Amino acid sequence: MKKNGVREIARLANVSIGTVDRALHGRRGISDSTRDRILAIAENLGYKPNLAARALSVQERAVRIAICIPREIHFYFDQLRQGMLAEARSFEHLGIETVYRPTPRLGIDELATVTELVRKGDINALIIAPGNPESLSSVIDEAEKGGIRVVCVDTDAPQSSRSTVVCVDGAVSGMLAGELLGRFLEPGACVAVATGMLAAEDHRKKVDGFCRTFPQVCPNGRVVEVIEDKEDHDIAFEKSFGVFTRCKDLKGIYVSTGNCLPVFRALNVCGLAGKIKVVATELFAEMLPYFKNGTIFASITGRARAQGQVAMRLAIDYFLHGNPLPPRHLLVPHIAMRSNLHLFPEVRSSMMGVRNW
Amino acid sequence: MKKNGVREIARLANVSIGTVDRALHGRRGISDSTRDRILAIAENLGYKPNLAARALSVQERAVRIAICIPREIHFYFDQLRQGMLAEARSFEHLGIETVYRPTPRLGIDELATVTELVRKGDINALIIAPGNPESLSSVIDEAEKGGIRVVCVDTDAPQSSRSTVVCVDGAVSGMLAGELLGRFLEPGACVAVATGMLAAEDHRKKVDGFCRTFPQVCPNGRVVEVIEDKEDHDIAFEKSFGVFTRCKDLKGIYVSTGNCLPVFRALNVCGLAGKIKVVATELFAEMLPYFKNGTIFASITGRARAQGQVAMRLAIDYFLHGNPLPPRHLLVPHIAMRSNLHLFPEVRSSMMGVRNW
DNA sequence: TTGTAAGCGTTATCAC
DNA sequence: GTGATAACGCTTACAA
Repeated sequence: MKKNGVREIARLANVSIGTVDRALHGRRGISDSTRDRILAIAENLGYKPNLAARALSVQERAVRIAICIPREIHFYFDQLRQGMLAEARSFEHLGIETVYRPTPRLGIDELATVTELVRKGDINALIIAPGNPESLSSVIDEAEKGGIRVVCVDTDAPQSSRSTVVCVDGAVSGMLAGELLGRFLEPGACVAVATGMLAAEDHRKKVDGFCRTFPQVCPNGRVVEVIEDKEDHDIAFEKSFGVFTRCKDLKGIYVSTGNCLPVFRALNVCGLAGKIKVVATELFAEMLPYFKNGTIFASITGRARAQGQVAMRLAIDYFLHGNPLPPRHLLVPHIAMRSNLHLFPEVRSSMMGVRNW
Repeated sequence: MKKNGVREIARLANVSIGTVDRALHGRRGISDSTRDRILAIAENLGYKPNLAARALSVQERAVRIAICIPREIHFYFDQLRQGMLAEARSFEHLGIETVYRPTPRLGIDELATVTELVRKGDINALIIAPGNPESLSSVIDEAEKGGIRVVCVDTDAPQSSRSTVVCVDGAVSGMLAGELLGRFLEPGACVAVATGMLAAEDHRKKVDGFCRTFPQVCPNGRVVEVIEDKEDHDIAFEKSFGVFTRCKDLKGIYVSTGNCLPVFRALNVCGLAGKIKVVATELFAEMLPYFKNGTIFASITGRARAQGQVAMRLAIDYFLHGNPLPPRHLLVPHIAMRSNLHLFPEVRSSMMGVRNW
């Protein structure tokens, strides 16, 4: 392999490498004629700069990307973190560094943690899953003003000036659930929705999307109850148990909260497993039995790992290649059903060796 | 930012950088004591080698990855290529080079093209969408024996010794279609399947997956016809028209071929649009009207772009980080329905400005 | 306008 | 065993 670098170009053009550099980078202080001549030679030679040498020479400062998401054992954020760190690792050769500053739980201590990260001023980007978007707005604005690109993940902070957000649109999840359940059920069917807390934007959007879509798909279909469990196991069980006993003609339910197990238990207790068709959200090992026994027909997942990966990648491509950050990046939610369950890493390990899938 | 490289370590250890190098790389010709001392200092200093400098020094040859897929305007391979090239571009800093050697059409000239690429011997990896897997087996084996990692994409070449394959399992697509249609229809429903050519493994797997799953999900459900259109528009129309007129109690159809439009036209002609429930495969702009008018209930897509991206990434991570190649990487197929249609790049541009989605 | 030379941090090749 | 010193290909002062 012959070497063709600035030196070779210089030799062929009978100039010095300094002149070649000026020509190649369109710097001033060079006559048009020599520049054109040099560029022609470079082109002709198929010159491609050695980027390792360039990196070494210009000594570009490492890009530091901070991650601030809940530490919660909750599998969701674990996946999110894994996606980010795995992606970052592939680019550490190029000077991508991560700073992992988890909060103890969603929303807890996040303002303090973020503020500290931003004020310290040694990071280039901040990826955050905001638990309380409103309370973070001002510090996010401060960060952006200070040149720190803020990437929201999972949840948006729409009032802030964050650079971008990577998420699954809750409305789409809800609409998909509505469309599926609407197709699964006969016209005129009554359904219910179980949610966490309607105060949370994502939960509200899911419920809204569902309630809007279901009647469109299922003629005369009606959403007769919205159960709000406040993320509490007991409330979830009691309220759903109440609905199942009260509402005798209930045909389906959209369980739009991760706190779904109590609802399924209530179904089992009422002997309605498989009778009332369930579309759920997210996916974790404990849900497997309910897929198996036919309680859950489908579940719409938020693709935490993919979200983390994309968020990190957007930040990296922004700094490394100057790719602009899109206002938002919406992922296509995945629909988990019995047929494709084995493809989801969230549950694959739990399915090992289990027959009859 | 303080500089801590081999030089700094050498200074602190009162040795030369040569000795530091010997210690760091476990080379021979150094006493245990000094090595340990140096390693301790390095550790303490949090020494991280500058990989740009290393690359420059060892002058590692660029990794060349060849891409051999059909050039076909067919949107699918376009997406596949885009995914690969976009991914490769992000790593060109690290010496990833691509060689794009398209074939005129699926299967056409591919043996010659691949053979030439392999014999030329200047590539490290080959990503290929095999049209005739069997005929390629020997040249793939030759490539692998010669140290070229072969990555199949979209379709496997199972008899060969290819390193890995990235694809959507046709069986899963078919099973998902069966599960969906089985849930959409009432017990005892009769359905049909339209496919391209059963000789193609992917098509066969889709049909098999569907036929196996549908009756499991839909009690007493039956697959009454399998239409094989040989990828021909007219055959597709005539055969499906025949089935629709002949089989009066047909309730659903799984159109498992990209050549789906003739089938939809036949449905329209028979006035059965929306009456016979359709699950399709893949997604392109011309299918939009059939989603809109309620002909297509869902379509299961092969995620060409994601496949290309993952295939390229696996190859890159193999060379750059020594990550082992998994025997295969199965992607979760996407299910396109009205609610999430706007998230698919394949059709988004065609939906611009169109109301009522 | 052009040329020269000194780095960037690592690896490799000598000589001691 | 160890220590100098020369690449690697590019950028960038500074000199001409």
